[in-house]
Amino acid sequence: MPQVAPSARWCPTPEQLMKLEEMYKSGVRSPNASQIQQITAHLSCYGRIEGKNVFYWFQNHKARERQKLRRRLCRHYHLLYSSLPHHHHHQHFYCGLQESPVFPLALRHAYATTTTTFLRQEANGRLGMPCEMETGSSEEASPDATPKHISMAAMAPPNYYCCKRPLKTLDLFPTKNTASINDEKLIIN
Amino acid sequence: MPQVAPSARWCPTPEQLMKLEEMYKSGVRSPNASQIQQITAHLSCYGRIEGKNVFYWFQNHKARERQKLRRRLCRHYHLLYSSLPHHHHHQHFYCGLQESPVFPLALRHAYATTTTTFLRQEANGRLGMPCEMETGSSEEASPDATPKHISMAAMAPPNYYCCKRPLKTLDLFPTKNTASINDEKLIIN
DNA sequence: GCAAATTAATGATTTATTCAAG
DNA sequence: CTTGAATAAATCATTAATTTGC
Repeated sequence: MPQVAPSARWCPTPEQLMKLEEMYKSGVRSPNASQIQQITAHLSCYGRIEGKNVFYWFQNHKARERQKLRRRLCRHYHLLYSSLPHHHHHQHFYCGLQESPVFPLALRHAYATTTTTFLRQEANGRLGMPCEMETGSSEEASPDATPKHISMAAMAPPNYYCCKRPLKTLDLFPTKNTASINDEKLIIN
Repeated sequence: MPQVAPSARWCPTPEQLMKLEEMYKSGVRSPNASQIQQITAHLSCYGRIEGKNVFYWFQNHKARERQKLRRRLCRHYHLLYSSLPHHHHHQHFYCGLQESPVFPLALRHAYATTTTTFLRQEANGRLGMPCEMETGSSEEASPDATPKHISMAAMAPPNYYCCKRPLKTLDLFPTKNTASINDEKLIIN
């Protein structure tokens, strides 16, 4: 009973969250494997964290920011629209706004820009999945620390390089989103 | 000149393809990390292959089989429908069939069943991503064998356990798709 | 026959959607 | 209601089939 079951899913500490948001604001969007490793290593100072958490966090955050923007645009448009006279109003509230037969082209463009292509063009080359498969013996270690359904050991906690060493900070925290995400320049070990 | 640039992307050999299709027919759909490792090890006998190739192959194959089925259903339905008298025909050919205002409920169900939920419910628990992140020093080995944009070393070729050892076959080639995909019963090393 | 041009398949990524813990 | 986690759908990009004109 004294044992508080360590929640199955990652709960970012305030510090971790702050750092992540900071990075996001700096332009980091889809960090690649080694960037993720670095970030994970950094953030593991503040509490339990694995690579996959970082990976998912950026993925979700990106998607949800886009979604928020979309909704704002949508609301804005509908306010605008419903305030216009001389138009019969449609029955549905087009939540998939793009489908709305009257969605103005201008906004349509803005929409598209902020959604689909948002990240697509951001980097010159592609960014890879942040997964690296561990080839070796499946370490049975910490059987309940690892979510039972997953074997993304990929994203195993960085026991190896955890804050014992200053860890170079540069490049991971670019000042602007033009930061070269080309990677493989960042060697970790 | 003699050097034929080794194509950037994986081109499955006939044997590999055969084996993969065999597994698929046996019910394998979304193998998890260790299953992928095993499969990869097996198939590497027949030529270059990495875990990510296996992962993608199953993902794509599953999706495209579903798609084929969907199209068949769609065609079937439209044939049926257009053969019916006493209905005015619609202008568009609803390729997104689900939207068709006259798509029969029965078929709609079949459709949904074969698509969305196809795999979702297949296993009791979730299946994880087949990625395991390699924590160690980024092995710069074979710089041109790895596609430049990706760092899914995850899915690096299984140099370690390649056919030198018989490799247990069981469980990976289940006789029917009821095969427990729960994993973690299959230890590789 | 044989390349250049087109088209079809399919490997690889990204985005959207969904599930479910808290 | 928010958000971590996972899956499926859509899309991009390259390779293989194939068609075509010579």
